[in-house]
Amino acid sequence: MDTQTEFSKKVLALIKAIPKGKVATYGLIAKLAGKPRGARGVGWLLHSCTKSHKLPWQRVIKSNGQLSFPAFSHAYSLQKNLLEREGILVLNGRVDLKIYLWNKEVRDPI
DNA sequence: GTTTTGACAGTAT
DNA sequence: AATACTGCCAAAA
Repeated sequence: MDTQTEFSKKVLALIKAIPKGKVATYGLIAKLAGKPRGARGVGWLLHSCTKSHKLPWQRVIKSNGQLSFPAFSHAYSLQKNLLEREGILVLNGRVDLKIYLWNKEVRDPI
């Protein structure tokens, strides 16, 4: 499996499976990947994979609904821009998880 | 081979 | 309710 473990591939697959206009949280992805407490691993993989692959890391935010970076960071502006471009409205660095949080059931119609 | 870091979450106080 | 600490996984140095 190359250098990537199943967890890595699963996380990457889940992230790549996030529909446009939706966002996922680290905990959610980690949980779906089989590591309910592996949120950090998810974030790390995200960063690592982003450098080698085009990954919608912007759709991955904290469980609190906030972006992963402070509003001062350049990456924050970029992410916010990308999210708004996806149709997601980012207010005060926060996204309405009640609206934009990706539900696994959305792609799995019963 | 070991240690440190890295874009968090959950639980406890 | 808010804050702090701990726990977790993986990759790079």
